[in-house]
Amino acid sequence: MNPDSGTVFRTLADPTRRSLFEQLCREGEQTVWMLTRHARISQPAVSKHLAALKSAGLVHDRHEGRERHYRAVARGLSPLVDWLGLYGAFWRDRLDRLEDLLERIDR
Amino acid sequence: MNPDSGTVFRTLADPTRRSLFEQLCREGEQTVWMLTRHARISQPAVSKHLAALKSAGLVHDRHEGRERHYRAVARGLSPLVDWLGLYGAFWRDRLDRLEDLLERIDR
DNA sequence: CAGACATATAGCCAACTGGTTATGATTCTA
DNA sequence: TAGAATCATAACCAGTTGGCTATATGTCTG
Repeated sequence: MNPDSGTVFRTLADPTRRSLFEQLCREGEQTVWMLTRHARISQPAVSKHLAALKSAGLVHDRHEGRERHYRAVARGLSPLVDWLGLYGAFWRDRLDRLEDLLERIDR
Repeated sequence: MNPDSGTVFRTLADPTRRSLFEQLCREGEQTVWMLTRHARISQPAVSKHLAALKSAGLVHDRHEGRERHYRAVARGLSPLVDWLGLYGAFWRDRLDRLEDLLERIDR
């Protein structure tokens, strides 16, 4: 259920998809039609990208009559933050050991 | 010179490349030969991925005789952190600390 | 109900990507 | 110096991807 960092990386790697996500972040909830107007691609292409973003947990959608409203899910980015934090932790360890060493040398 | 977030996303989207980067983070400096041993792909494939990581600013290389040593560049992740900072308020604190950490590591 | 509207799906295709083997360029060593 | 070792580059190929058009599905309106 919770997408892994790989999925999020792969999904955001495409500039068009990233652009759609960014617009949803800036402008809030938008219909497919509104998103299509700003993107320079066809409506089916927008729909496909939105489906990808959705399955990566980066957007949610809501039905309203014949329209479908999409909005960004900021928490969908957490796998990325976790991934960064994971490798931050490795570096943290190395850094801490280094600082330890320097401290002992100075004494 | 400073790669944009798009380049970093695209580069880390590939699982093999991400795996190489992760290993460099964990194990520190490594030769191509050492990296090839752990990866399940040919040496030329490893070299190609390393070239991609390098042009994305995620690794540096160093010559030593006929060997070439690669190491992760933590600061190469900054474009990612910057981009995340624009779209997530939740983890602002964590990102700030991470940014700090990245800066101090590569120094 | 007929037709316009909003969106998703299907099917197709060109371009990109990530892998391979073969080989070239250096550098070490016997 | 001959050959082995390390790595990068070249040439090629198969699978993926992102775009398109055509069409299906569902909803509103006259």
